[in-house]
Amino acid sequence: MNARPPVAVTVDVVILTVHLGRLQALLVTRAQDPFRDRLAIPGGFVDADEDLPVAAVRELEEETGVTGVRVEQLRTYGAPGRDPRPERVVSVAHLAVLPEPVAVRGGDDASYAGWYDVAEVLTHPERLAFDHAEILGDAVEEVRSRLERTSLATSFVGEVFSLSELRGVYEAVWGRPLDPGNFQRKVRQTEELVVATGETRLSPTGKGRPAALYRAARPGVHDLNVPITRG
Amino acid sequence: MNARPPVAVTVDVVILTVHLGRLQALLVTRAQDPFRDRLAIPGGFVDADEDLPVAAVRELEEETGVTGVRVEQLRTYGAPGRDPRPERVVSVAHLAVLPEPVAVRGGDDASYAGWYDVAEVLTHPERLAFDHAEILGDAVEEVRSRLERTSLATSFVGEVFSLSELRGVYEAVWGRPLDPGNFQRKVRQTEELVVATGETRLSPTGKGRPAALYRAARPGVHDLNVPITRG
DNA sequence: TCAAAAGTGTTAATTCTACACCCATGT
DNA sequence: ACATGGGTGTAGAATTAACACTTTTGA
Repeated sequence: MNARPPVAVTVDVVILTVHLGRLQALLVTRAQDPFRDRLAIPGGFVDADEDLPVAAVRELEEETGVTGVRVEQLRTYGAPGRDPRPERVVSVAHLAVLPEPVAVRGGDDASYAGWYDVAEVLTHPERLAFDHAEILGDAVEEVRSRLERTSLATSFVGEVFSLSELRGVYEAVWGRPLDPGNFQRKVRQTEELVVATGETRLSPTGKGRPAALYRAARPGVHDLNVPITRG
Repeated sequence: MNARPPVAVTVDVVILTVHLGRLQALLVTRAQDPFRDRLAIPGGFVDADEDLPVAAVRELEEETGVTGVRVEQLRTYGAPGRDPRPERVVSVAHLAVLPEPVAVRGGDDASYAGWYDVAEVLTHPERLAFDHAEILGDAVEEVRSRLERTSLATSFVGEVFSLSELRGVYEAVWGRPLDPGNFQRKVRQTEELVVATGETRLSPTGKGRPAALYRAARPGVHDLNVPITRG
């Protein structure tokens, strides 16, 4: 066997939300070299004896103050040279989803933290540090796929939500409009996805018929890979 | 930030095949503590400056002599204490798929390497070392899911294959019989999955009408996540 | 000619899609 | 009343699922 090379393990957290019909990501502007002034996905080193999702949640809290969100592993990036510094860095990318953009502040490594339109950032991949354009692109692809297989969509909305809000998530992530009527039926026929609260709420514009409100059928579940039955 | 704790990064390779209608995994029997005499998923440390999939392919070759197979990342296991030894071990699990069980030999850490029925092993998880029962279970779940979304099934069969062979893969992984006629149409209607060679071959039993032979539509592709269009 | 496996045809059930239409609210 | 967004009905298209049936081979 070979000698174990020194390796640093980090967690990167792709934090997504949908705002004004667009998929947004929380990115930091790096305050130091390498890649000073470039955008980066928040992340940091895993502590000793700290589990990976715990580290991801801690980083998320440190960056945004947000607690109680679902964090799920995406994939791991370990190509040699992906970090130009001498030490090799293997990064376990995670996904966190928020119902709305939260106020953010810069951290130690970051001069500024803010929300960016994902589609726009991905058309300028050179603005991202390291291999973070690849990670962000992969994350978006995964989210697109998980929307149709899991209950992930419900973590993009608040605790109670209307089906139009939920539809807006799918439309933003998939980038195409969905038929409101068909969406309504589909979601309600899907077991283990939403439960009606019995309440209604007027739309934010104040116009139109009030919408029935729902909750996620599995509120406490932190595992995004809850399969939703289909047929 | 915190001091980087020393962490070892390994790759584990879940090697699967279908034999006699059953999903099989290549496992080694550990020759040393911890978990001496228990079954384990082959794996080893990542070399310095070695990319993760390269390490997985190398480990696969060292264990089995097999080259040229598709290797795809599954997920990463990093819970503290998953390896009882003092050094923390983060394992990036990969998947490799072979068309048939190959002759195997033990390696440095293994007194014996052999093929095991996956369903049977998973009913006795205590026979597996570390968290390898979890890894193997997750891997099987992933394979089940990827069979319907990607062209993964074609890596379970040889370079040329009949559609019954391919159907046998689905039946073994999903654990239920599929209608031969419907399967035939479905596969051929799916773009980018198989192409006819024009040849035929008699079934192994020598009975029945010879089957038309096919090749995978994307032979050189090492990325399992080739989406197969549906509709 | 028979058994076996490959492959085709056919039909009913189900699911998807488009879109017409009704409902409940504020102005 | 009317504009607006929520929600239901419905009919045709597309897909799935079940299974009868034909084809091609070796014995």
